[in-house]
Amino acid sequence: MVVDGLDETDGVDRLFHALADATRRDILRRCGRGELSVSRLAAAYPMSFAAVQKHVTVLERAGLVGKERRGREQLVRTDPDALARARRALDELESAWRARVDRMSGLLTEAAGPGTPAKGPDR
Amino acid sequence: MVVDGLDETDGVDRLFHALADATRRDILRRCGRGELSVSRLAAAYPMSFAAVQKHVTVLERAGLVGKERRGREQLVRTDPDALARARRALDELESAWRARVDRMSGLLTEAAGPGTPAKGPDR
DNA sequence: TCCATCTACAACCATTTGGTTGTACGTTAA
DNA sequence: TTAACGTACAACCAAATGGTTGTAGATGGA
Repeated sequence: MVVDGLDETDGVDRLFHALADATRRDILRRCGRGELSVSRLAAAYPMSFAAVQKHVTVLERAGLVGKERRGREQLVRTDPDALARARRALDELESAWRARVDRMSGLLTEAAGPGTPAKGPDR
Repeated sequence: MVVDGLDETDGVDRLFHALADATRRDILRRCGRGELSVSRLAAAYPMSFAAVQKHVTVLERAGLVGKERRGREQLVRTDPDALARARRALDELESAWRARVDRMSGLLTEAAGPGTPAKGPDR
């Protein structure tokens, strides 16, 4: 690992990793308002309470949900900005990718020039 | 696992999982055009050729890149539509989530007839 | 032809994941 | 106070991940 270092890599890792599980995506869908407690959530899935708890923790560390205590229960709410952050990560990816395409097209177009267009490895 | 069944779960899983690694995201950034062979790519990372090969395989099974053989080398190109698919998955997630929020807000609104102006939405 | 290169893939290993059960603790209701 | 509920967390386990090395098959160039 540790290839990037430029963007907030770990955060993006956690974001996409959290999204890469159907149960966790379903939790996100359900928790628009902070109305669902962890145990209420857990009742909806064919797995133990502890397992759902872990999924919520993963979502929480990815910044996709927050928890708010109400009495003895813990209400889960998905962060409205979180998906926007994921979208931004995709945008960044796409724009970097597109820029590279353009740059390469440009290089190919003016390919005649001898002037070492190199020096543009990564980044 | 197997909670959804409604959307094309496995594909989305593979998509986000593929995106949840900095090296793989970097490969995506680089491979806008099909100009980079696997070994060329591998030279850019502090890991073995086989490791990079595996990353490319993960990206390929997620539909994020395609490979095209040219002579003895295999050129990698990111699929322009792939990120769009990821974006759509996010959209689906957000819309489902938002629908749920609206539905709940609706219920709350018509439940709070007389008093209880409370329900003070934080923030 | 022979050799270097590029790729594919198997075998192996350490760590992480996703699940389980069990225990402990705070809070609410009887 | 006591019992039930909701949560937190540790310990454990099987399977998947991310990495390694090694071997073998194609391809291209000398």
